[in-house]
Amino acid sequence: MPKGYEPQEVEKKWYKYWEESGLFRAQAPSPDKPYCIVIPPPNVTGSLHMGHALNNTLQDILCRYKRMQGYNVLWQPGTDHAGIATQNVVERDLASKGLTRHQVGRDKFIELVWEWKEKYGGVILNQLKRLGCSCDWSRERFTMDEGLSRAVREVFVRLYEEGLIYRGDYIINWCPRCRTALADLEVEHEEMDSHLFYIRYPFQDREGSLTVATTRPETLLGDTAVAVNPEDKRYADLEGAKVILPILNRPLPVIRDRYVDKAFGTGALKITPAHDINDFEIGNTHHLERIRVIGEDGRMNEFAGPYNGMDRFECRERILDDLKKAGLLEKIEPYRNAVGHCYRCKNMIEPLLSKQWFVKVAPLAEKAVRAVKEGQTRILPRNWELVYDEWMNNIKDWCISRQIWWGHRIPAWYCETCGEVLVAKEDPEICDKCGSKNPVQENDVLDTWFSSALWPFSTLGWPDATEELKTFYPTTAMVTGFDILFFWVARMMMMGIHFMKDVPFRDVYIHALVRDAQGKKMSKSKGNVIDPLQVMGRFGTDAFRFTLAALAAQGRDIKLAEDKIEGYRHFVNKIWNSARLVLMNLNENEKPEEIELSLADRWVLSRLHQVCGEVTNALDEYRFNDGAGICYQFFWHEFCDWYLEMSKGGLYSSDPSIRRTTTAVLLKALKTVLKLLHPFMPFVTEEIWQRLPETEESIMVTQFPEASDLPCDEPALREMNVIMGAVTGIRNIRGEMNIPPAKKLDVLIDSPAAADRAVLENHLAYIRSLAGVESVRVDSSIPKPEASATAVFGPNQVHVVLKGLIDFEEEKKRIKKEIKKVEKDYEISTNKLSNPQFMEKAPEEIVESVKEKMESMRQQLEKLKRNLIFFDSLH
RNA sequence: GGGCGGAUAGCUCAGCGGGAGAGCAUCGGCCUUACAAGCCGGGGGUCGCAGGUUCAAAUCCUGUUCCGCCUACCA
Repeated sequence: MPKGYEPQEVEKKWYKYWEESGLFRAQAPSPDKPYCIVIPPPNVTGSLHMGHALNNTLQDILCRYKRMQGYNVLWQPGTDHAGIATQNVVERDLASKGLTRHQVGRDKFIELVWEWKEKYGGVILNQLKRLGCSCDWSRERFTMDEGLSRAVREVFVRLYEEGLIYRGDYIINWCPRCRTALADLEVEHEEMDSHLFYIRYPFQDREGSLTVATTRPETLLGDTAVAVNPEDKRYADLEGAKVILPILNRPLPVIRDRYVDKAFGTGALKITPAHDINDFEIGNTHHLERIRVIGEDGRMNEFAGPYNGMDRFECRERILDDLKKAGLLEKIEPYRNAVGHCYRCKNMIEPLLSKQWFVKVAPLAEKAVRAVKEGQTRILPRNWELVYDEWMNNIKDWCISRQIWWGHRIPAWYCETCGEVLVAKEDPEICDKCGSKNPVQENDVLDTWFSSALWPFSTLGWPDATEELKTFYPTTAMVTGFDILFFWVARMMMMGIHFMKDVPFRDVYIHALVRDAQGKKMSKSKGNVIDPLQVMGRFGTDAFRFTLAALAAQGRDIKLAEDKIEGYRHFVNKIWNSARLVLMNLNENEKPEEIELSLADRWVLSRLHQVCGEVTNALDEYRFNDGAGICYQFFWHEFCDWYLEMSKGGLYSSDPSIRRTTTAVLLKALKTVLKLLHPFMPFVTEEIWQRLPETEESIMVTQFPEASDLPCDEPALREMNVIMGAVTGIRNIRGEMNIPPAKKLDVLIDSPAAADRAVLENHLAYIRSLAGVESVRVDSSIPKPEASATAVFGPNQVHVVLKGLIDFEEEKKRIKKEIKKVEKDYEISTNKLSNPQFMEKAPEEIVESVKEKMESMRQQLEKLKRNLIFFDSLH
């Protein structure tokens, strides 16, 4: 067995073995309890980043844990077709050959995207395998698969028939770069320094002008009114008045609408119904004309008069110039406002009047809110339920049509003869209404999130009534980041409830974001990304996974730095070496006969009993950091530091039956702790497992340890406490007196209670080996030797004989320090007990525990002080 | 504008009503035959600030400051 753990080969070997042995496969139907997680499908264009790594590590921990508990686990994998992103990639590819998608044509372009997908679409899935993900790859799905496309059509048609999908003219968010409409969610608002321009609109039939304030002067070309608040006394005489639109010299009515804020700007608002959502609504109530002056390419159009063909930003500058020349620009104020940008390409969004398809979400959202309120789905940590509620209750209709080619083409046809709109699951040959043979399909495709919203049931075979649906829906848990709570989780809730009549998952676990060491978001442009693949290459996958789990505290982002991963690599290596110790001492094949367990054996099994319970609780509650922390603490500082060290006596014993007993318990304990660690660290645990005797199967399919399988030996825990107290006390003295470990010590243990004395006397070997002691005597009331240092543990004290080694002043200092420490605590307890209100109001057990604590501190202080007096009397 | 989260040891963070914790870093002693990627020991904090509730507050409440995030149609 190599001295250090070498992850690379091991990882490849076992992953291949697990996959080929079908250990990731789920059964449908199955008599076992189901456990199902559908993966948040990564984009086909994606490659593994830290967010994926964390997200999938957590899912894999849950799946491996549940699988070991005997559940029929389905971790459903797949990828998302990622409409705009994928189209962009292939378009860039074309551009490098000097081509545009329009030149190759729609059908050919889609063919090219498919080719690209076949070639590169599996990259991220292979990277997930590298992470150790135990997905059932035989069930891999893609949102553009035949089956999932059928689900999309079914949903679209049914929602349309139910009146929940409609088509209409509204203000939508238009990205002039991507040349498509976007949903409100896909717009990122960013605070920017801009200006508030005060522009004079001269009155038509009187002197003077009305000044309006705007941040977007170029839209004035599309103004069809100016609005004031009906209660604004300044403008009370403007009833029926008209103003002249600058530059285009169009007369505009002055209208009154309560929407206008009297206090903002001049209290007069220019109304551009075709380019602003509020103006659009005001325009509706006042039946105003809608004039679109900016085209889909972001340039001014023919309604923009002299600015026709000009870019929207250039147009702004020119209009300001022209207004200034005409004396119509009153003033400019600096102003900060939030401006929408495309989440894909970061270009400025143009609110535009356009005919699009929408989902009427309010009725769907209502049920989705209720499902969470009633606890059919829990969102964890709970505070995200508030966020979810807030968003769902203020939800607006969802614009689902996109003017791109890659995606699910909307199943709507327009009859070229009579104009009828046909929405159908099967492509219609003839028009239902007029019978003509030329229905033409809608060009637009659906928002990618439309198909993602169906993912929890479409991947399981819906709309067919499959065994998978019966077995695994509703799924158990959804693990995801909060950044797609609205985009995805909320929409899955709505669709799941509507079409499956039940929520898509019982738990939604929202995890943190992975940031860099300074807490900044990782991004390519900042150059602060840590590449998970590189990390895995350098430190091993297990160290990486364990780091993520250990840092994944609920409600706080993860600040990741390489030195942390390095730290956990040391842990992996520690595990490796503990296994080496055990394996190097396994030269006897015989089974142990009648086993008499040592204290160390009894203790470690009892501690394992407790630890199993704690880890189980932690994982059941998605407290990954606690689970990892408990394993780390126990394995390193109890299993290795104490148990392995104590076992050495038995391992090197000349009595073969003691050796056999020791190795048997060592093996049992090691196997148990490996199983506990396996969900976190699948590779190293499997590698060690397979090297241990009597492990034919993979550790993956063994039973996760249960507390009830292990003894809880309270006396062992208590007795061990006494031994640890003695050893720690002696080590303390050694450390503080700077006595080298090679120097063997003589100690006298003064132990008043017979029970403790018996424990100590029966386990002198432990004290000898762990504390480096030569001779040791245990008795009641042993007088303190002249040259000695003393440590107090519980009611006992240990005198370390230090002939010629002791520095009396040093020892006095040490004792004084100790006295001070205890006295501080003692005082706090005294104060409590002398407080009548505490005695009266505090619960009985608290009062008791304070009394007990005080009594033990009193004994401790007494001894410490006696020791101090002893040294003083020497002079 | 509304909402959420954070502020605890030099750093990164647990703890969230009854004795201030971990990892890393630091200091001292050790190549003790699984591991120097290690072992043993030490030092280090009026738990952001100000009030309040309570017998008892890092923990609950109110206010406040500074960070971070989400959300929103005041042009």
